[in-house]
Amino acid sequence: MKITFKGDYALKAILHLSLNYNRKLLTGNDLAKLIDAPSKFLEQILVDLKKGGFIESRRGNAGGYLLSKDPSLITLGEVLRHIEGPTEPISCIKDDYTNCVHIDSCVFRPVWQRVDKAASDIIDNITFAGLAKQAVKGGLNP
Amino acid sequence: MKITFKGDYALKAILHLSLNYNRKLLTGNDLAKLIDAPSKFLEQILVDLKKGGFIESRRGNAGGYLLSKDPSLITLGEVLRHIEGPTEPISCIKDDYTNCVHIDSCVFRPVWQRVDKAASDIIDNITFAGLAKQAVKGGLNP
DNA sequence: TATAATTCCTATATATTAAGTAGACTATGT
DNA sequence: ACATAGTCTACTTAATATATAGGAATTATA
Repeated sequence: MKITFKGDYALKAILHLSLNYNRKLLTGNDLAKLIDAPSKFLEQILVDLKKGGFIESRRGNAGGYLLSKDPSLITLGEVLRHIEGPTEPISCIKDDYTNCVHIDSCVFRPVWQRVDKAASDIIDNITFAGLAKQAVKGGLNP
Repeated sequence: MKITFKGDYALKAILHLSLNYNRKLLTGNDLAKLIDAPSKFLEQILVDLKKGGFIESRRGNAGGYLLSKDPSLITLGEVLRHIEGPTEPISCIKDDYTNCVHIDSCVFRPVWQRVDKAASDIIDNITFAGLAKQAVKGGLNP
């Protein structure tokens, strides 16, 4: 698993929208400042998050972004996979992979599968409700 | 953690050299055929593995490569880190990272640290002696 | 209804990395 | 000497990451 700036920004954006769930909208600029990201870059990521069904937007004056569902229903893994693609360390661990002749006897494949499962077990069991709670406890205001 | 072709080739090369430890040398071409890699690309990787102290070489006629230590003393993690660099999912989890203002209150950082530890716990506890044994059991001849 | 504040859309730029290719040079056993 | 290796340096090509730029469409509100 590799987290790029794009993924990092996406997760932080969702976190801040979680902190403001049912409170108020945040504009692209609001979010860009909060998470210290270039606003035009973040804009593209927000479009992507919208396509993924994680957020909604209101256009025009007084517009902005909001979560489209309760933070307790969004996991870190879901968001990360939507933005970054598959989290597996190498693509040969997929069931339908056919590009390797030695796949049946490969001793590495089971290792990568273990690594992938270990990571998934972590990120798929963390919700943004939990993260937001932690963030508040850590002193981050909505 | 992300494994590129380079890393994949490197691990497979070390595995085959493990299978032939104390038996015979393998040439670059031998290895390239065994692991289905472009030989000139593999060549560069072998130089890198040599610099890392994992393998030795004999030049000239009847030359080739061999492991420089017992396969039980080489872990998957060591080789992977030498070839691919750090395995952490994002660089901010390092102790000396200073590029992020919010690092102290960041709720994601501990997550990435958990993910990194989970992966390390796996790859740092697998030796090439173990892998070679498995490979033989799986039908792969030295 | 004009205006300012927003999101939405498309195109372009730049740097880095991945994954090789090519060719000449050096060493060595027979 | 010669065939068989490894060594070294440079170049190439494609993809990805990380943005920038500019304008079009939408909307609340004065």
